[in-house]
This record gives sequence, structure tokens and C-alpha cells, in this order.
Amino acid sequence: MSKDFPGLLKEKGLKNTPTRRAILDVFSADCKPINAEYIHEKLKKSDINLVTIYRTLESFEEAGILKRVSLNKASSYYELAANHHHHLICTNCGTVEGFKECDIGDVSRKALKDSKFQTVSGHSLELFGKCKKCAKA
Amino acid sequence: MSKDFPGLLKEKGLKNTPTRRAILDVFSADCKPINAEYIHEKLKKSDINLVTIYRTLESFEEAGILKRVSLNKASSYYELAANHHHHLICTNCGTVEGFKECDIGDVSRKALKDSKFQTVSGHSLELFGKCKKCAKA
DNA sequence: CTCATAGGTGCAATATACTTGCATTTGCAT
DNA sequence: ATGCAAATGCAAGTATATTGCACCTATGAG
Repeated sequence: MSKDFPGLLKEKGLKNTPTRRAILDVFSADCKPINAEYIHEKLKKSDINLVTIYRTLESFEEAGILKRVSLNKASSYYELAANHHHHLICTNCGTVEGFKECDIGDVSRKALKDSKFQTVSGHSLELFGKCKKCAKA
Repeated sequence: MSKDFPGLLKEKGLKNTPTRRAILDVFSADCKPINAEYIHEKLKKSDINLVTIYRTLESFEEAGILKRVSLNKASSYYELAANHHHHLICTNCGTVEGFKECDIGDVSRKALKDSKFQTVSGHSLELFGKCKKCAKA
């Protein structure tokens, strides 16, 4: 995972501002899906407006810097897109753990076959279950 | 897909009301993920309160009658749980198409192996891409 | 280096999606 | 038939996200 945020922003045609670097830092520090509120909390010293965070998340997603993650929660969660992986989500306590295993090429190909779709460019896969702690109880 | 809604409701310990049968009818008629607003619109003749729809969706999900679908949209979408499948979602026009192919047992097993998780009880898989119509343009 | 400008940010207001409290009604077991 | 728990409607409230507008700043052209 590169941390050349100024370079990344320039490459995507986005301005290199302190606010944006700070937001990218938060993503880089916490390797888990996070939402706008979480970033706001982490950066409360810097007093960054929540509106700005929402707008930044939106433009980062458009630029392909971030990926929106489907966690079936009320608010939207994001992760760095470069760090592709999936999640195990505990249906009891909500713990989220990432995993890299991601061999869905076969499923993908079969799904396309009889569909009205031409190409598959990305996917989201989440597994729901019980973490060891909750499985005991 | 059984349409014995009274029986289904009884089995789950839920009361068999006209409102609930109407909501199940909507799910049964449209074989695609739908949200509360959509149901409200479809049932506007019956003048069912939106609050009731939200509460019904919640209790149906708890009862396992419905499954929440992750479409990365602002509102929550649901489908009949008995009808397990996944989706191809066009990143351009938003078209959603279902598919049955779903052989992720292997991925699931490998993911569990080095995790803090004990069991996997469900999953969500969405493929993003371009439908043939949008691929042309 | 300076300056113009497009893009970024903050504030206030607004919209959307959903939830809660409470009073009333209704399905259903007895 | 009837009593009660569950379901529903209404009004208000909360959480999450968006928009309009004024001001600010990074960046590239000169």
C-alpha cells in the first residue's frame, strides 16, 4: 500500500489539500471499513466539517481511490480501493474481519454466461457468521 | 416459491394480517430487491402507513422471511429469503439482474481457516459491471 | 513570482431514510 | 364471546446525507 497521497491525488486530478491528506491518513491507519462519522471523530482536533468529509468520500469513490463496502448498516462504509479484500461479519456482535481469498472468477464467468451483461469489473463478497467468541456463548 | 403466506406467517409466529399478506404479495410479484418506499408506492391504494412497512420489513428479516440485500444504495433493499441468489449490477444504468450460480463453499472454507470466526451461516455476493446495452454506448 | 481560476471548504438550511412513543385496533388462542 | 399480545397509525424525533451559496486555496499559465 503506497502512502504517496500527494501523488495519488495528482494522478486522479484532485487537489492536494491538508484535509484530504488527513482523511487518507485515517484510512491508512485503520485497515477496516469506516464511515464519515468515524473520520470526523478521528479528526476532531483538525475541526474538519462533516460536509467536507461526505464530499471528499464521494469524490474519492468516483476517482476510484475508495470503495464503498456493503455491511448492511445504516451508514456508508468505505475502504481504500487498492486494498481489495472481503469480510467476515459476526451476526451477533458485529465484529468485522478481512480476508484476501477471493477466487470468484469461475462464479463470475458462469453468471455472465446467461445474462444481459457484457462485463464484470468488480464485486463485493461478504460472509456472515459467528466469531469464535460469540459461537461459544 | 410457496405462496402460502398465511402458513408462512403462522410458522414464524407472526400474525396473519391483510397488510402483511399485501407486502408479501409485492415481493412475490416483483422478483427483484425492493425497498420500503417501493412497497408503499405499490400499495398506495391500500393506504398502508410507511412506518408499518418499515416495522414489517424488520420483523420479516428477523423471522428469516426476508433477506437484506447490499446494493450500495442509500436505502435498504430486501428480497424473499427463500429465493437465494445474487446480483449483477450495472455501474452505469443501475439495472439489477439476478443469478443463481453460487459456489463459494471453497472460498468460504479458506476464509474461515485463518480467521477468528467459527462458522459461516450466510453470504452476500454482488457483481458490478456493464450490461450489454451500456457496454455498447 | 503573481495572478486568475477551477476546485475545495464551511455554514446553514434542507432532504431522505428510518425510529420511537403512545393510543387504538385486530388476530387469535382459549 | 372475550382478553390479551401483537399489529397499526399518527405525530414527533433522530440519524444520515445533500445542496446552495459565499469564501478560500492549490495549481498552472504567463
